[in-house]
Amino acid sequence: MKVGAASIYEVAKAARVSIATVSRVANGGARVGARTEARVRRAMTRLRYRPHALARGLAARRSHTVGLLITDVLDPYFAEIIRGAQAQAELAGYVVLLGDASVHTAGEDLLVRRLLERRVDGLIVASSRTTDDYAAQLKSEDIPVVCINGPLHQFPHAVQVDQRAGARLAVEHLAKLGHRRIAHITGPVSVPTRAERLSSFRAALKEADIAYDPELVVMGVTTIEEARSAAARLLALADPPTAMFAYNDRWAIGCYGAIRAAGLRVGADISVVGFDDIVMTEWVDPPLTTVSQPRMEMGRIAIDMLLAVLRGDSVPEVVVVQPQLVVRGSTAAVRRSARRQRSGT
Amino acid sequence: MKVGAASIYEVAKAARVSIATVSRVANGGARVGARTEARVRRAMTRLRYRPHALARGLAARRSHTVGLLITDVLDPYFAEIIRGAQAQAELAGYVVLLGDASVHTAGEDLLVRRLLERRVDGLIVASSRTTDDYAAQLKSEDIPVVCINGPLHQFPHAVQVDQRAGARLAVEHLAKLGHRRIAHITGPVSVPTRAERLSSFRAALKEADIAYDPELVVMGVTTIEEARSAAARLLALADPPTAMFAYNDRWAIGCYGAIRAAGLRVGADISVVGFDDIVMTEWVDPPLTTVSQPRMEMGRIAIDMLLAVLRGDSVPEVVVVQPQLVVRGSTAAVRRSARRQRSGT
DNA sequence: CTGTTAGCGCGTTCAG
DNA sequence: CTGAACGCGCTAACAG
Repeated sequence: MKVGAASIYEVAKAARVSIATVSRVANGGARVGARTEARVRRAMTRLRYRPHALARGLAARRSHTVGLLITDVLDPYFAEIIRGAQAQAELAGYVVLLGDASVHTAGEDLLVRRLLERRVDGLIVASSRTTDDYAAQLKSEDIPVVCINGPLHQFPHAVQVDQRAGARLAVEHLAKLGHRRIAHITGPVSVPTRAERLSSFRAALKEADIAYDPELVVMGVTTIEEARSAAARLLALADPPTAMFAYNDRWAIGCYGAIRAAGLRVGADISVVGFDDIVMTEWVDPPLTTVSQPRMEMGRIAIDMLLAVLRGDSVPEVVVVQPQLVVRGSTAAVRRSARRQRSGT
Repeated sequence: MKVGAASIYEVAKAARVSIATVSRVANGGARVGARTEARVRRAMTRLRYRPHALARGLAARRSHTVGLLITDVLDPYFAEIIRGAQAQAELAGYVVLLGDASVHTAGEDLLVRRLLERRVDGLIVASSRTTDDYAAQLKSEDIPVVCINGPLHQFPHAVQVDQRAGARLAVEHLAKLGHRRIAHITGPVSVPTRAERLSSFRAALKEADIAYDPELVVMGVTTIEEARSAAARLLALADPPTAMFAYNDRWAIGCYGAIRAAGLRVGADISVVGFDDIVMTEWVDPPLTTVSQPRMEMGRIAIDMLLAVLRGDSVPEVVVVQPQLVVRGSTAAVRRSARRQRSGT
């Protein structure tokens, strides 16, 4: 019975046509007579024909596969991007191959190499770190690349969240609540996104007519634990912040611990704003106010751009998507007792 | 220059050997003269030769690809399984193709079909629901399958966490803290894991010499919100539970809201135990006490089993891994005021 | 509209 | 130890 192995030849024989005709109805491009097509289709279903993607890719010089480079599957930030990319790719008959940097102890280039061996037709770089390395490596291969939230000038195409708008959303929200001592907790600024968000933070402060105090900016955080201790340091300041704006939701949640440890309440006493809107922001207590980026949509768009490039269509260099402020329980009006000089705006 | 496209022919020509020889050194199987091998290797690196996985798969009738069926990438439960599987697969030169049921609106079989078209050498079914459908569909294809935490008898091979031990761990822990009114919140028992865990729960109660009260079991929960309202109903009981054991961490966290809404404290007033130990259990407040299953290792083991089957080795039908109780802040000794008749064991 | 044919890049006998 | 030749299943011209 040799189930699951029917080749195009067997279908052709069963339908009394040539393999070319079978190929035609399978791919739906060229015109085929209605009666013949029906015969072929019947044969295909009867034989449970399943086109051999490898053979197809080999012959067509197109694997219908795209690679998606991420930093870490365990980071919930990427899950939505993956989902969006997969969903959109599926619609076009493409498959997404995940390249997770964290599984490759053997160095970054092996990761890309594996994908390239698989002959991916294109690549999406969503990895937040090491994008520079990728950029260098990928530039020498002439393979289409779309970058998500990466360094604009390193890659020919990119989809980006509007960092500037995101920071403004956060700061404006806090300013409206009366906060004027707003801290920013971020990682090593070597990552382009961070530098951009930091400078956006400063710009937003300016727009809100709040003086920038470098003392309130903590850089170099890499883990939740570090975020926590950074927040603790901030709270121990002579003139501590009344609000904290973290680079991402995880670190924002890290701040929760420090705030509680200081005997304060998140929200009521110290406001906290995150960035990303990962799923667990709703589960923590209080639920985190955060700047939401439409990651699923970004994954979709990245695929669309990539496939357009593959098609040879003209594609914009960068697509900017807008973040959105999601107000939950971690922000509140500043307490009177904590309010300093310069009351009101 | 035609970079990134060096074929085996070009390498053969450059090394002045036949493609067969190149193939031999590339695959490392057959013996090749030391001098020739060196020449070939040199040519390979110089030409940046990258074996064409599709061609290789076509010729060898082995794609070196395995499919991993999951329910939802957004569910953090699967992230670790994915990671484990990918890491282990990588070691063997295999690639993991994700099959996410949630991206396929078009029905389950399309998901599997896609994977089969890709000619995956084997399949891992980690999807918690719809395993029955898969089982039926996959049985007719003769493709190796390993199941993770699924119905034992549906698939030839499986890796399972010891459900019995897990439930016992949770109940014993709570019993030791003095709890005797322990609720269980679970989903539709049509999912085999749930039925098993529920019966294990009952068995564990018995071992702890606690009477089983059907009133304290809520079935049919499917979302965090439903878990919350289920917990609310439990708390409104005439003789409410002092502890809750949830089918998974998400629903356990859902209970938090209901407990707070009732003016009670998680841990101090009502103990909560989850299952799985997903990443955010540490971020909630209080951090969740939970039964941890080694999902990354399970992913690894599943791959190992699958590859062993492919190799033709004999493989155990089922590998059972042990869960582990992780005590965090959501459990505490039962309050005196809440303690009922039958004090102590 | 349909069939023929030549590869796609590589694994694998089978000779030598 | 090495090379020649065939075929994996399919797409893409090119004829008809």
